Amino acid sequence: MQLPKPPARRGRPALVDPAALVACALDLFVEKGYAATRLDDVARAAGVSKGTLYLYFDSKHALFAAVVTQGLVPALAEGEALVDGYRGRGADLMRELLRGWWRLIGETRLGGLPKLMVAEARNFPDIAELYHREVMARGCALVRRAIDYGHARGEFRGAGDHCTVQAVMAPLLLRVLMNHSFGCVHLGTPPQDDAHDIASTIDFVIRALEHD
Amino acid sequence: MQLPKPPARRGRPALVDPAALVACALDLFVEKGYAATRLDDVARAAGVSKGTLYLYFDSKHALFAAVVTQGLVPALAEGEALVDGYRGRGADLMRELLRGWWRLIGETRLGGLPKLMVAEARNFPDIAELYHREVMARGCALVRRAIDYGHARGEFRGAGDHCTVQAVMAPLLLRVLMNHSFGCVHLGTPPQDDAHDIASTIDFVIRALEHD
Amino acid sequence: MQLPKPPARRGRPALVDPAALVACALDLFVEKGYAATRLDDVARAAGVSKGTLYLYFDSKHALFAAVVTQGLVPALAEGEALVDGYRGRGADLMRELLRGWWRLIGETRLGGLPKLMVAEARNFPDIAELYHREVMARGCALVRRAIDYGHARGEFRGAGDHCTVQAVMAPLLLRVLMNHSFGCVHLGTPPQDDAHDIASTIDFVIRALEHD
Amino acid sequence: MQLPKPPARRGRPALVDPAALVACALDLFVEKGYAATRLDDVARAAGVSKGTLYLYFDSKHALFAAVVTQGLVPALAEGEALVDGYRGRGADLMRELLRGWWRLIGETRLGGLPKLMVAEARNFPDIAELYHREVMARGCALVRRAIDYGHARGEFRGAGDHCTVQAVMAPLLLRVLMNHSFGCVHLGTPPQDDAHDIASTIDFVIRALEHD
DNA sequence: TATGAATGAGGTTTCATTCAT
DNA sequence: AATGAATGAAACCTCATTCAT
Repeated sequence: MQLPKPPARRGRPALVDPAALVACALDLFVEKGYAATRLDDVARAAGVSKGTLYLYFDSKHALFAAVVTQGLVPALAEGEALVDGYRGRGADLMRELLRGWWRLIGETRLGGLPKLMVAEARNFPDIAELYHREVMARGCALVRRAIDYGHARGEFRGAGDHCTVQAVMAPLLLRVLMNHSFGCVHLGTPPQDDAHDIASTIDFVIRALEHD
Repeated sequence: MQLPKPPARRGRPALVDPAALVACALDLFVEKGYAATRLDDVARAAGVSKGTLYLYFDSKHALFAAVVTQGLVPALAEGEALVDGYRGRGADLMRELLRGWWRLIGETRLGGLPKLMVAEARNFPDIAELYHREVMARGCALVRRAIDYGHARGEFRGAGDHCTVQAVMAPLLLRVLMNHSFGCVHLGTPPQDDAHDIASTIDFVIRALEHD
Repeated sequence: MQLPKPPARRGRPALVDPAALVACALDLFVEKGYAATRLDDVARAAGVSKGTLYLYFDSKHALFAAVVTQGLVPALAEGEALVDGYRGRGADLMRELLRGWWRLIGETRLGGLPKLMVAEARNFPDIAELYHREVMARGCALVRRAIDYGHARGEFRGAGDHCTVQAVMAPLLLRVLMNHSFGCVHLGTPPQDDAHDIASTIDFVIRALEHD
Repeated sequence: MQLPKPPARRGRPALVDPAALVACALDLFVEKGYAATRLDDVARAAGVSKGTLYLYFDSKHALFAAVVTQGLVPALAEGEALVDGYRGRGADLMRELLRGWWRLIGETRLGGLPKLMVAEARNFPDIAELYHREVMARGCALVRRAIDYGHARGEFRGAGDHCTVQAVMAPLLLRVLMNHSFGCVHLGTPPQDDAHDIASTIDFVIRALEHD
């Protein structure tokens, strides 16, 4: 799926960058949810008029679809490249993989997408199906390959089944979900040290994978 | 916070159970999100008229608050009672605790609340603060006590810090989030066996806690 | 037109006084206007339940009609009796008449009725017609008789035509209209001395009637 | 307070005249009162959609405020100019002033405003305060100056005190109040000849002001 | 290309009215 | 006789979408 190109440009180049529209929409959809986000807000955040959005996207729904389809695929491709060529220890591969996920997704604006999809999947089955197929399934396969790699080398105690994959990803995913929901609320707790916590969490799951 | 209970009745006795209104609202808020849920839908689902909702709740926001404040406290109390009186092995306590969580929350309609709060926390900081304080904080404290219990008996390798607590709860929480979002979408995967998966997941996290 | 009697009382006397309901309704209609007055408010002010109002009045409209038809007729009758038997000076009769109007209407809750009718006449032509016929026409006739009386005695310069009647009543009527609208708003002016102003105003119009 | 005027326009030029919206709203508010006027009615009367009203006014209350703040100030300014430059007889000044009031306010749609304010002052204290300050106080001051002018020339018997001002304005004000309330009801009386009655009424009050 | 005025369906909320007790 | 729970039509207001410029 591609970003829409402005409907035929003769002469002057387009003044508006569709990717910037999508980025603004992502931020607002993540912050408020789909229904509570007004296209007015998206337009104002992007510095364009409301009508301009309709030059690039047929409807609010289409804008939402664009938000979901953009963004995560490059990160996945990078992860797949990492696993493809890996030759070292399984624990190191897993650590690289999870760190990379956090760096490319967890701590960027893309980290809002999981929250957005959790919130809206039931309202947009078509988009949910797309996200599941293109993002979640590929991400799970990637983690499974890393587990299998470590298992094949005798480092990890079992091959990658569905539950293990979930248990490996769950702490990081939950962390990013929280960061984009409760994390923005003042909760009376000291602000969390993401960098340290992520490292600890990765250690925890790798230890759980390894032989005793 | 209490369910509104009309104190004296001299006219027609009340035919409507406010708890049923809350239950219907919970289901619809979880399914569609707050903004996309119309009070018409809640009323129809509960078999009452739209105006009747306003006899029991001042506004849609108040209904939301009631949905969040009802429900999880009893389950938490049960968990706290379990840990209070426990005398056996730490692994067994942890297994009981997580199984109980799944039985009382994960597989009931209450399991929708975490999804609802992830989706709406930023739009309703007051309710998020309440949920965090009364539900999340108490739940985390409970898990931490169970970890500390096992650690004190020499079964678990470390005491309960924040990351460990999260890593223990994350797989189950993520599972229930998925069940209430993607789980309802046809995903081209075979339907998951909750009972088996939950058992496997619990085994995984307990193994991660135990000494080698 | 009569106050409705509670639908047949066998044994126990009615506990509710319909005239009290009408009085409460009058106050609220005058204060807020017909549309902005809720029957809930009327019921609460009268210390009865909303349903009880419907035992005595068929509808909000009927309650309004009762409010308008009650009250002014006795005051008019008193004024008519005054003029009927009068034997003294015309100026004194006029002074008595206007003072009596102020005492019985202007400074009692009945003084709200003119404001209410000015506000609602166009929305309730039937009630307006009633008010016009039973109250305004009779009141004007009364003032005209007093003017004619003074004219016949050679005190007043002309007989009572429509414009003169209006000019005589207008200052007092306007005063009571203001008392029930702006008079209740804090206007940055010192509170007015009704007693003194009314006397001055009456003097002014009597002087205007008299020969030079 | 100004009519909202969009400053720059790059898209479709505005087709709607906000002053026309205010005029329609005035007519309907006067006819039915604030609460009984639906914004639907205002929109239909102005030939626009309901949503369009909200492009120009934030709320029904804001529309009401615009109705009150527009309109009477120009007429007042004209009256003030008249008194400022007057050199002739006091009776003639007063006659000009009252005739002008009737021509500019009494017999135009602006004549509805006094009725509207009488009806709604208690429901909208902020707007009532504004009307009192900007319209009533200035109008009273104007009449007082005219009385004082005649008094200084030895024509009128007294200087302008509050009661005299009220007595002068009351007949005309009451007339316009009646025209906008009962005047529209079929009252079984022959239609009144405004022009003749106004002249008679003005003569009456001027005679009352003059020395014997 | 980009704008922003205009629309109207649909949401939350209110309240006159009914009726079983 | 009196109550107050329940109703549903209708009000205010929002916002995705359209379109003339």
